[in-house]
Parts: sequence; structure tokens; C-alpha cells
Amino acid sequence: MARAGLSTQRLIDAGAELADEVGFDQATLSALARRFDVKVASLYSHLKNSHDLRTGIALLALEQLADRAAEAMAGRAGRDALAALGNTFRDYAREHPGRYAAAQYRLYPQAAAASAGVRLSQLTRAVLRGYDLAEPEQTHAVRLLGSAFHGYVALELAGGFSHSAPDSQESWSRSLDALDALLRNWPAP
Amino acid sequence: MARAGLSTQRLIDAGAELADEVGFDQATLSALARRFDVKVASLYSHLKNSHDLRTGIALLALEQLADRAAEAMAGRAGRDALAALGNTFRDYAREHPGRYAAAQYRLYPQAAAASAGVRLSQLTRAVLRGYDLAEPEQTHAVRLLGSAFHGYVALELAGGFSHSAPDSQESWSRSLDALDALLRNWPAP
DNA sequence: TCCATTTGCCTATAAGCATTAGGCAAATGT
DNA sequence: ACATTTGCCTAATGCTTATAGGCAAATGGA
Repeated sequence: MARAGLSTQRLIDAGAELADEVGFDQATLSALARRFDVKVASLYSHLKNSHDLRTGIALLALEQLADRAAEAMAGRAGRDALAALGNTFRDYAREHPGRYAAAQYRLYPQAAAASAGVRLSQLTRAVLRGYDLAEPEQTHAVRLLGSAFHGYVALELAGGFSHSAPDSQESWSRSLDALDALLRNWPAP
Repeated sequence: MARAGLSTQRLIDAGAELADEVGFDQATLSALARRFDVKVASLYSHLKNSHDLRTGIALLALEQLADRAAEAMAGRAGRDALAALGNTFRDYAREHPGRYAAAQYRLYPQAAAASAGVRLSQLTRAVLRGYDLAEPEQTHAVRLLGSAFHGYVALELAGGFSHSAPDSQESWSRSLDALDALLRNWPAP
């Protein structure tokens, strides 16, 4: 009986593709087994359970996001860095909606601390180096920036901005302008 | 055989409570039937399917959100109106996490157009009456505002701001200050 | 190269969830 | 009082996750 050549990594990679195609919560072990033309029980040699698959996809997505963000932000500051980070999130979510959803998957604190999510939040903080903000205002700004990026991407992905003028791209671009202006003129506490 | 006295509305109300307790996607027909001490099949006299239940909870959540927002915003303008709307979202999400998640549930365009979501977006636009913004900048601002609110609430609910200083309440308050400042000094296109 | 061990995928089984079909009894209205 | 409607039931199906145990393919040591 020929073997299918499964491995944890191959399953997670295929799971990520599956998630992009059918949605993160439709990326089931059953569907994954079907994709490899293998019985579901066979997957349990490589994954502890379905939570394991989801965690794996989440960690993959965070890695990819952090890699892309680091590359996009390299050598940029101010509005350029801000746009690089924001566009990384938005583009990734549009290219890989399932993975983007996975990146929001609730990890155990321990797993979260060891994930690329940490790198990602360092990059967000790095954007603020181009502006003049001391603690604790810097942290407030990091949180607001993360909220605005994530919120915009989530609402856009949910179709919130799709069926009315003006174009979502236009609003996105102006939102980056606005956030840049805000960081340059952060109100006194 | 005594009857349980089910009805569509009672099921949806109980489903909303269930969602708050165990999470929106754990609010299943099975769990709901258990709660009424009734067999699952009995629910199908009142609900077409599980999507129907989810849609019902979503519409309920949107109604409640819009009602709360309208009351909180009445008679307020500027930063007060902004804070009233933002706090409505945040407080509702903290009190009713399952319902808040439901409010993000993707509705059919037709259902969405007839929902209280429309009222909610009118209220968001009403906040901007206290500031001086003409179209299309006004729409960009509405979208950014909605993104920031939703993003903050989602990240806070996911535990993003819970395990490090400064306090999330502090960041929220400063974010409202910052958004108010931004709307007062919206950058020229 | 032989053979022991490990590993990978299998069958079988069980439990939870969504859904449909069909039945009986309680509620309702005339 | 009786016919009709309605509400909840049992039964059955199919899909999902998960566990236990088995056999054959890969691996590695002599």
C-alpha cells in the first residue's frame, strides 16, 4: 500500500491554502484528508487534533505577515513606513483571507509569546519611531494604529465598504493620510 | 405530553444568552435544545436551520446596539457624541461578547439592508456633524472611525491589550481623544 | 542482505451536530 | 364535539472529530 507522504508541515501548508479557498473555519480535518486522498484518521499521526491544525495555520500566517512587514518597512520611515505596514496587512488579507482570519485565532499565551506576533508588534512600534511620541502615549498610539488597521481590513473583508461610493482604495489611502497626520499632531494628554 | 412553549423569538433570545456564555459559534441548535429540555428536531418548527438562528441573533444584536447608541448619543455633539458611540460598542461587546460577534455575522445583502445596521451607520455619520467635513472626506472618516472602533473592541476582546501596561481603559480614552483631534484637524486631500 | 523496529496509513468504532420525514397528541376554532 | 392546525416526538442519514488497534512499508543495524 503506497504512502501519501504526509508530514505536519505539508498538512499545515495545505490547510492554509484550503483556508484561503473555503474559509478558516471550513478548513476541517475531513476536507484536508479529502485533499490528500487519505482517511481522516491518518492525519492524527501528524496532528494532535484539529486545534493543532488551526494553531499551525495561525503561526504560519503570523510568520508570513511579519516577514512581509519587515521587508516592506525596511529603509522606510514616517508615512512611508506607516503605509508599508498597513498595506502589508491589507494586501495579505486580500490575498489570503483564510490565513488572515487564522492570524486572529486565539493562541495560548505561551504559544502567542513564542510566535511571530511579537515581531509584528515590534514592527508596529517601529513605525512610531518616525514620530515624536514618548511613553505611555506611544503605547496608546500603537494600540490605536493596530485597531485601525485590523478594523479596516476586517470590515473591508466582510464586505462593509464594497457596495457604495467612494472606492475602498480611496478611503484606505485617505485613512493612511489621516493616521499620519494624527501621529504628527498627537494631542497632549 | 406537555409542550415547552417555544417560539422563534424565545429561541433567538435564549440563543443570544447562550452565545454570550459559550461564544457565538458554540451557540448550536443542540445546545439550545438542551437548554429548553427539548429534542433538537423540535426547533425546526420555529427555525429553518442553524443559519436562521445565527441571523436572528445577529439582527437582535444590531437592534440593541442601535438602540443603545441612539440613546447614548441623544443631545450630544463633538467629542461627547464620539465617546458615546464608541463606548456603546465597547461596553456592549464586553457585556455581550457573543452578541457582538453575532453582529459581525455576514448577512445576505437584502437582510443587511433591512437591519438596524443601517441605523447604526447613520448614527456613525451623525457623529461627524459636529465636525467640519464635506464629502467624500466624510465617508472616508466614517470608515476610519468604524474601523478604529471595531478594531479596538475586537483586539481588546481577543485579549490583545490585557497583559501589559498601560491599562486598556487608558488607551481607549486616549484613542477617543486622538480621534476627536483627528476629526477636528482632518488633513486636506 | 536479512530481519527487527519504527512509522504511516488503514479499518472499525463512537460521539456530537444539522437536517429531513413522518407520527401522535395537545391546542384551537367552529 | 369534532376537525384542523400546530408542537414536539422518534427514527434515520450524513458529516465532523476523535480513539484503538492492525498491517504493511520504510529504515537501519548486523
